[in-house]
Amino acid sequence: MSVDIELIKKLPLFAAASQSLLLDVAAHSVLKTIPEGQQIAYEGMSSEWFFVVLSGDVRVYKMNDSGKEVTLFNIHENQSCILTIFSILGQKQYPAFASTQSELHALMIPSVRFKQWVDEHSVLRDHIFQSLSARLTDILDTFDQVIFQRMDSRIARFILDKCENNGDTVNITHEQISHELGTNRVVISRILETFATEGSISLSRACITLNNKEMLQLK
Amino acid sequence: MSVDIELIKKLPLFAAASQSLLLDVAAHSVLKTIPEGQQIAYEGMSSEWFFVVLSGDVRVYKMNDSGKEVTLFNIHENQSCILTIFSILGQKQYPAFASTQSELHALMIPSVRFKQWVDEHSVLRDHIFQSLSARLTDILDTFDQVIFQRMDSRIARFILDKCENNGDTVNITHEQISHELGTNRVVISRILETFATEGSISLSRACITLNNKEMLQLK
DNA sequence: CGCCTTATGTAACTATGATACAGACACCAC
DNA sequence: GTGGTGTCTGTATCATAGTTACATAAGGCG
Repeated sequence: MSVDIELIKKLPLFAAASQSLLLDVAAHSVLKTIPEGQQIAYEGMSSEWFFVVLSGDVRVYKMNDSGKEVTLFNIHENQSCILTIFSILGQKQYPAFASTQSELHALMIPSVRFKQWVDEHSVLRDHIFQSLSARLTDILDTFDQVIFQRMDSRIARFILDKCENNGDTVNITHEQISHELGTNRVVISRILETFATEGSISLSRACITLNNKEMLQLK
Repeated sequence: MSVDIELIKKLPLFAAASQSLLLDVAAHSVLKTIPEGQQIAYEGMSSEWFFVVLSGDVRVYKMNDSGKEVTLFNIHENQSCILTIFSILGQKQYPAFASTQSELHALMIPSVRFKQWVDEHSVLRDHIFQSLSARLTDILDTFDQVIFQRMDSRIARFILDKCENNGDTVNITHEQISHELGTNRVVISRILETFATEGSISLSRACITLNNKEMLQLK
């Protein structure tokens, strides 16, 4: 019934872990698969599990009553959630929302065990502080963007980021972008249209094609 | 030359510390006084010292090239800075700016020692996680405000917060408020004027007087 | 008092946000 | 194919917020 120890050993978080810790983790954690588009955490929730993403992506975001959203950060392979860690170690409610962006495979650890292991193993702590501060940097980056950047340059950067991985086309609706950036769908449509008019991108239904990278980079 | 151990024992951070840790802290930390209005940290700085505020206030804020600012959180008596901790334990550059809001007395600990003590003493770690998550909550609160709240209600809340402590008058310029909230001075003046017109506050040079608390609370 | 600095007021313009509704597109059933 | 349905996008209009520039006022100080 226990999780394969080889799998655990491959996770950066446990790369430097002792054999006894590995055995402990294997014995007390579980693997879980969650389909795409599922909400896995909400504001005010208490965190019963710590998790490490094995594959898939999670989007962590703030949302208000009227449904307006902003993405705080995303969690990818081998990463875990800074807010969950805080929630567990600081004994607070989870302060945001989280949803799967694709099918998620995760290693789940009961928060009580996790808290105990963090306390006992400095190797674990080190790694956690590293990743915590990386995620905090993400949050502060988002903050920076929201406060200081114009919407057109934020959209430009968003498109360019998406194209880094996927080539020159991004399949996404204007509404999804508005949720990522914390604004209104109409604002996205409006600005994308100006980009299209000047020729830096082409638009079709739920699809943006990058025509002129340099032009967008100047935004 | 060493710091008074009684002073250290009174700090919540070290309240549950062992005698040997207290002696260590006393031997390796220093007391420092910094005048009001001094910048004590900047973006990109490496954190050589961890500090605990003994008295005074520190404002931690983001700022861009053109001088626009937003306050992330304030540090008061007995508190320390989440970003400094991250910076030290995660070995990253300090990601914001910080200035004294009043004369500051602080207990300063070299970051190398601090890192070592955190590693060795779970009592210290516990306390740090508690305070870290409290400060992170502050940051996320600020985020929430910026994203979801209208400027008039943010200003109303700001004034009400300030009046909590100081009675019914706040001595602050519109420009200072704009830096706290991350907006433009003109926007503050504009909205304060509407508040004054409807009678909830009175305005004079660098001074706001609260006339009708209930009216502001509805914003 | 007059001078200087700082704080506030005013105006005009742009950017962004909100709401409502119309049109277009993809998909499915028939 | 046709027509229906839901989703995505375009357009218009108005409210709020941000930016810049300049005018006026208030307080400190010689």
